[in-house]
Amino acid sequence: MPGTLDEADQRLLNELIVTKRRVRRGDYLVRAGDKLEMFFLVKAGVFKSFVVGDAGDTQVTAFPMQGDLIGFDALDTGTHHTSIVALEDGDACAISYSDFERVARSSAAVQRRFMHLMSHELVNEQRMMLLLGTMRGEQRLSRFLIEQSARYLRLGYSPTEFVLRMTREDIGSFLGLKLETVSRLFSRFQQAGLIKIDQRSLKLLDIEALRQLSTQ
Amino acid sequence: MPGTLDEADQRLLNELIVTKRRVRRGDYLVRAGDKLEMFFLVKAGVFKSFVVGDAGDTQVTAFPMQGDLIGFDALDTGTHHTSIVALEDGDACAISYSDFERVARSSAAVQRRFMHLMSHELVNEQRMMLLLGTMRGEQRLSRFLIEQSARYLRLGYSPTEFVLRMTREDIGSFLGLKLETVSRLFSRFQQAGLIKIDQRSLKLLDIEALRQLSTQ
DNA sequence: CGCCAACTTGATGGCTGTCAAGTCAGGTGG
DNA sequence: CCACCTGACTTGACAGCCATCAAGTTGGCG
Repeated sequence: MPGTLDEADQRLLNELIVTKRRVRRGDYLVRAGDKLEMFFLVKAGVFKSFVVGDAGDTQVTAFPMQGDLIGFDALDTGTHHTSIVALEDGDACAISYSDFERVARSSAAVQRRFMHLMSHELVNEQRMMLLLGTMRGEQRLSRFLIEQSARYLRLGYSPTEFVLRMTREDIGSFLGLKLETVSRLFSRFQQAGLIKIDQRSLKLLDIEALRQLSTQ
Repeated sequence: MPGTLDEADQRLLNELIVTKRRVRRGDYLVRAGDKLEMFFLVKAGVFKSFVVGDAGDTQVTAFPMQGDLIGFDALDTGTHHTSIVALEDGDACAISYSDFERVARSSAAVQRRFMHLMSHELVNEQRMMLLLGTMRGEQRLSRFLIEQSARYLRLGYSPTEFVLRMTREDIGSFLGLKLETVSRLFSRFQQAGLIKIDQRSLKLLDIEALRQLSTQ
């Protein structure tokens, strides 16, 4: 969902990369309120980014994974608005913000690429707003599954069989549902023969049906 | 909500402005699917930008008004993903995309400013996701009113008395509610003495109470 | 082996959507 | 200038989806 880089982009950014950071499950890459010092490019593992409202309620905004570049929201004020935590052990490359600024000044390609990535994220968030504002639970969850499938496919993994790295509560927060609703929907999908789910191991049995559900 | 420019920014962009365009209520600045040729800077009037899903349902994503720069979502693919329509007569400055690219290449200030504006929009959309994902009708509408108030204040208008330019349905779509729910909430707010509303003429009688409602 | 977080499933209630009817305001045409 | 018409709005009745509360199960980790 966040800006995703292809290989050419990653080469482009090679000179920006300062440190590779190994993270363990539960480690925070960024906490809301932190000063912008680094962007991060996810190399391995699945993360969760979320915002916290005045009332203390949280909304998961994305599940960044391999190839995703994160931290754009901090460009605005120089302060991060989202927190980013690792859902499993992984790696992330830190890109120094000041390095980025310096390189962007001289490289039109870098600035262009960053703007495109940000624009892409804008579009994604608009799609999320559509989901949250107009769809019902069934559609939301089926869209989520299809999207996860597409992401794993793009990374060269099986699009029909993968392990969810987030809890039901995380999924619920992402989709604007409660964890019980997510659990019930999974059960219903399984009963309908659309998926096979055991804890977090997931098989998509009928993607076409899921796709239809998601666009109804 | 979209990237908002202060006066210094606007001077910065002066050389980019190609044409000033007068629009009438109902005119489209942009239709989803259009090629990116122009950004628009709103000079007068209130607009509505929205996305349309596969199922045909629409989600209002913003109500751009004076000082707002719109069209960022098109940088990604070169194609607009949102449609933008005027809710009342107004003016918008068109900024040619190719001009922008040329100027951005030479002016670090311009590119920086654009990135900041996009980042700001990202943060706004994340806040919207929080609203749509976690809040109930009462909170959503009170937040909407407070935000409208703040925007009019920033433009030098009364923050407590203004005219809504959008229909109940538009508000509902923006907030993920149905128009009847919006109407009922307005009535309830009025009965509680928080607002005075007659058609689209609105007075905020107790902003503090509204603020509390929105953060509960 | 035991504990705890994660998950599932059931019962119940409430918020909001849906359907419906009626009012109101503004614009158009006669 | 007025009547009409249409879109916007309000309000009511009802239903359904999802949240909430609760209890029990499972699996992983120390």
